[in-house]
Amino acid sequence: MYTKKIKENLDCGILVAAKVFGGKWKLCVLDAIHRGIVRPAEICRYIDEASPRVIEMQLAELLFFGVIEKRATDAYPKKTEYQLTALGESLLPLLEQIDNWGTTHAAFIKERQKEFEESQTA
Amino acid sequence: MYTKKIKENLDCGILVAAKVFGGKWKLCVLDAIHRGIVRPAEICRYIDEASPRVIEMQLAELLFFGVIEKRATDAYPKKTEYQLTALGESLLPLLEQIDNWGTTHAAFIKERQKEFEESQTA
DNA sequence: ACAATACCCGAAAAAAGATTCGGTATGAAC
DNA sequence: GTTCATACCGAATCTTTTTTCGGGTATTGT
Repeated sequence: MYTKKIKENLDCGILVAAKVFGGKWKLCVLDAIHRGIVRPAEICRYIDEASPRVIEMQLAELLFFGVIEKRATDAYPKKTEYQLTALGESLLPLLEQIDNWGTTHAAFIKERQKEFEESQTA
Repeated sequence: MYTKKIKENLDCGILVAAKVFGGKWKLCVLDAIHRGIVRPAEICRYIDEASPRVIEMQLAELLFFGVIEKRATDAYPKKTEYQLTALGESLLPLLEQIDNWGTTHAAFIKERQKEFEESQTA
C-alpha cells in the first residue's frame, strides 16, 4: 500500500478543502451524484473520460471523509447507490460557484491554452 | 521542457477552473497577493512550506492565464510586484468560500485524516 | 572586493497521482 | 454453460507535479 512521504499540511482552510475535493475528478463525481447519477457504473459512464478505477478510488475517499454515503444491498445483485451527506451538501454551493466561474471564463482560458500549445510546437 | 501526453479536457466549468487554480499552492499564492504580500521573495517567505521554485512556476502560470499581472521596474534593484487582474479578483469570492469551508470543517477532516494514518501504521 | 539579497530559469530526481490490467465474487440473460 | 454486467480491489506502470539543486544576472550593504 502506498503511503505519502511528505507530511500533509492541513494548516489553512484552502489546504483542507483541497484535501477533500482536490482529486482530478472528485468534483465531477460529486456533480454527478448531485444530478441523480448515483450508481458506480452509471457514474463511470457519465464521466467516461476518467478511468473506472480512479472513480472507484475517489468514491472511496469521498466516502471516507464523509462527503458521500453508501446504500448497498449486501445481497446480490449489488445495487450500490451513493448519496451526499450533509457535509457533501455543504459543498454544493462551492461546486456551483466553481463550475460557474469555469463556464464563464471557459472561452478565454481555452484561447490562452491554445496559444500556449502553439508556442510549444513552434 | 515538459509536454503533456494526455490531452487536456476543458469541457466543463469544473475542469476549466481546476486548470486555472488547481496547482498545489496556487490558491495560497492568490490569497497572499490579495493580502498585500505581492513580491516574490515575500510570498516565498509567507508560504514557507512550499519550495520557492514551485511558487515561481505557479506565479508564471497565473500570469500566463491573466489572473495576476506583474509590475516590475526593469532597472535594478528589481522590485517585482504582482497584483490581481479583474480575472483574478473574480476568483476572490471562490477563494473565500473555499477557505471558509475548509476552516469550518478543518477539525473534522483532520480527525478523519488522523484515523486514516493510524490505520496505515497498525 | 565580498557577502547577501532579489529575481528568474533549466534540468534531474523524487513524489504523488492516474491508468491499465488482471483478479474475485455474484447473478442475470441468452 | 457461456457470456455479460455490477461492484470492488491489488499491483505494476505510466504520467504529471513538485522538489531539489545549481546556475546566471544585477544590486545593496559592509
